[in-house]
Amino acid sequence: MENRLVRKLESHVRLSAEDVRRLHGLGRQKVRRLRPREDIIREGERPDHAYLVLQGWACRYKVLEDGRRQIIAFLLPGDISDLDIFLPHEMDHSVAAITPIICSEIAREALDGIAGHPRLVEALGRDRLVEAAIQREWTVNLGQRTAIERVGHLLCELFIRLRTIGLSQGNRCEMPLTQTEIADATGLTPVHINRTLRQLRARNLIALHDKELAIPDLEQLKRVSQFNGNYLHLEQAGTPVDGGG
Amino acid sequence: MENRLVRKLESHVRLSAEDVRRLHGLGRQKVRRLRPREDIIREGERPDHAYLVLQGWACRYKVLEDGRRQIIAFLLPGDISDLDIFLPHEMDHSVAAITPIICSEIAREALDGIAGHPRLVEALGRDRLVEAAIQREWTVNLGQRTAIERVGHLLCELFIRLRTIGLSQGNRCEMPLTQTEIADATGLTPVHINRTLRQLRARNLIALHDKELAIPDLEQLKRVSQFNGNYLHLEQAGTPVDGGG
DNA sequence: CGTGCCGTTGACGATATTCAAGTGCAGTGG
DNA sequence: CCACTGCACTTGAATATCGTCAACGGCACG
Repeated sequence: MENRLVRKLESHVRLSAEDVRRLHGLGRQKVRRLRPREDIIREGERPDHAYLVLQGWACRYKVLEDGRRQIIAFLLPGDISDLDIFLPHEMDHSVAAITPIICSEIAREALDGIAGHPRLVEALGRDRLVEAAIQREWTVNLGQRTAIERVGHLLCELFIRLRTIGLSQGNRCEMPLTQTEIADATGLTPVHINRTLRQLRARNLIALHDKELAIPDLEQLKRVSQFNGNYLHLEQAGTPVDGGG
Repeated sequence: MENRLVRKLESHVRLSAEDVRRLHGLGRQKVRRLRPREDIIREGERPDHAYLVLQGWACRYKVLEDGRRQIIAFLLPGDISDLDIFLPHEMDHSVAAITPIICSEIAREALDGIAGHPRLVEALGRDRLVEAAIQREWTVNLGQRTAIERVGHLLCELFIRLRTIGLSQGNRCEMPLTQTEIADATGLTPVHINRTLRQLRARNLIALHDKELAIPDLEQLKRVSQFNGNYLHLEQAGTPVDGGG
């Protein structure tokens, strides 16, 4: 659903019908499907396409020589992997599917059509700002927060990002990550994630089973996790409505 | 010295004399001087200038409610703080001087003059790619590396960045950071930084006193720190010559 | 009906934090 | 000139947090 992208961008800038049409065009490029754990791009490659995630979750990651792995970012539906193909360069990290993925390979030429549309340029620019802000916030998360705060913070972020693109239902959302993946994203071990999740559950801050997350009291989870959502630069126009889907 | 910026950009793209002239112009805007610990921009503000660091070191940082502080990035001479002023937005973090700073306030209009120069646009675009890559690498550093690796990795990065802009002398460079600042950047405590530096010294991986760092064997320090410099996207054209400092 | 992955739990150990005290040095003011 | 203050750095001892090792159950998949 390329309208996840539309929805995300509209949280920054109001788009015209023409803009929206053009964005839909991005989702109708060469479509690729990947299975969980499959790499979309590998470190060292020189991609000449950007990738728009249509369905499913992916992640950026890096692996150290001895096998330690860090997940650097999560890509949700509507996220675009590598808009910088205008500047050919080697990937310094890899991108892999977490769930089954449907994505659209966006050629350089397809992006040229956007350059003449200031609103779209602005919207994509703002999206990039948010992406950078998220990366900075992860730096803070890994550097300063305790295990509970880290996991709570990550879940807050993911929930709010999903809500923004209409993929939440009330206080619940999909959560396809394994504990090992949460561990790789938070710089903790799977064993410790398991115990941390147990604590969060015991304190009634989250309910998480069968790949589904419920947050009984988001404000409380934010408080416990020292979560301040300003970095997501969302309009303060109140809580978005459910997406029903 | 605005030629630090020129030097950095030329590590990505060969610039014309005209390009260089335009870059020098950026350093001749309204010049500001700040003392150590002084904030250049604060979280929540809406800057309408970008800042080019001419002399001295600065850092981006965020503070949690209970006072924990994370340094998110270091700004060295030639670094530009906030090129995104074309998209007005609230700062989600602060920027502060570490040493005495001289920087140039770059107004939006001054940047307009660059838009028509493709090489400059490309150079600045690549610089931004590197900035993002550094932020990702910090994520890996904080998430996966041990104390020794983290500190070693940070010192490798800073040394190489300084060397790129001609601020190294042989295997030595300035290192104005206090142990507390290194702690805030690596997510460790000052006490532990002290012990970690001692270990690095004992293993003859670094010499650090009086705000000066020497790295007897860079390759060895890289190995110990699991440092792979690809993310800095430097030309592989061999080791840059000394800048003479 | 194995095999592999995911989640769970216990026991133990390593790494890093906290608390506390003391040194040296630069800057300030009497 | 000398006391006084603040800050950076150093070190030791006790503690907390998180990691490692190991084992087991459930479940999906071939």
